[in-house]
Amino acid sequence: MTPASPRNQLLYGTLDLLILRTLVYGPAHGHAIAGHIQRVSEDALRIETGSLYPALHRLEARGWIAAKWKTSDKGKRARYYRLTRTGRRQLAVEQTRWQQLSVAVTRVLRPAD
Amino acid sequence: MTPASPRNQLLYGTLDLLILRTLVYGPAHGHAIAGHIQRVSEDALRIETGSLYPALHRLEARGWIAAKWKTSDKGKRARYYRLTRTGRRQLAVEQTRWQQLSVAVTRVLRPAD
DNA sequence: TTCATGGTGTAGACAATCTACGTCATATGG
DNA sequence: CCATATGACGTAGATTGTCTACACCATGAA
Repeated sequence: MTPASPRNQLLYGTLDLLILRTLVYGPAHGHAIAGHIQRVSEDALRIETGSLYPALHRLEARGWIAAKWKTSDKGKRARYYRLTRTGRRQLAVEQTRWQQLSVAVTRVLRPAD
Repeated sequence: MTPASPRNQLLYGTLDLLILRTLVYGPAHGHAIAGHIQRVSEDALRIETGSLYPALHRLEARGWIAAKWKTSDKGKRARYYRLTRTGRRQLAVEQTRWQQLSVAVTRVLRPAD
């Protein structure tokens, strides 16, 4: 019941960028990526699993990240993602796009003198 | 054919905010609102009619803007929108939300030292 | 045994945007 | 008189991304 009622969709359009940016620090698995983004943003950005994994699969399908199963020490299986070369290019593209959007919106919001 | 293929959806989530902000200057009709946003953003933000009018209806349905048909001088009929009191409150809410998102994303993007 | 935690995942609902149309009226040029 | 451009409003349908709400499996602790 009460199926969706989304009140938390601030992320729209920025999630791919955030994930790509996080992977610059090196390969990481999904949970760790989400945790990193949440910590660095000081809890402002929280990625739900229903957004996280589809996003990772999407990015992988587009060739921007690549995955490998790894079993660390105590049989803990996790899927580690790394940034590909084209992923790095895509990161630059999305960073620019974000910058442009940010500047443009700020211009519109600027109070009239 | 070739129905959607959306490559231009930078606006996602910000359109309501932009419209509300524009109406602070006084009532305006749809076309003029879109034109204002495009000019002030220096052509970075272009609102398609298929986004504009649904957004206006949406905002009106929520009571954030109110509309009135006006026929100016030479039989030019246009629908003028004005910001309501609750719309002004909503503008503040969305401005804050944008600010928070902007800060949070910037934190994540900040290059590692 | 039960429970918490860490990790991956899917199904389905929902909202917002886009492209591609269409309408109507006025003005302009031939 | 007719065609065409322009200004203005609008809808239909597709696509996409995010969300909530689940499920699964393994480990470790009570």
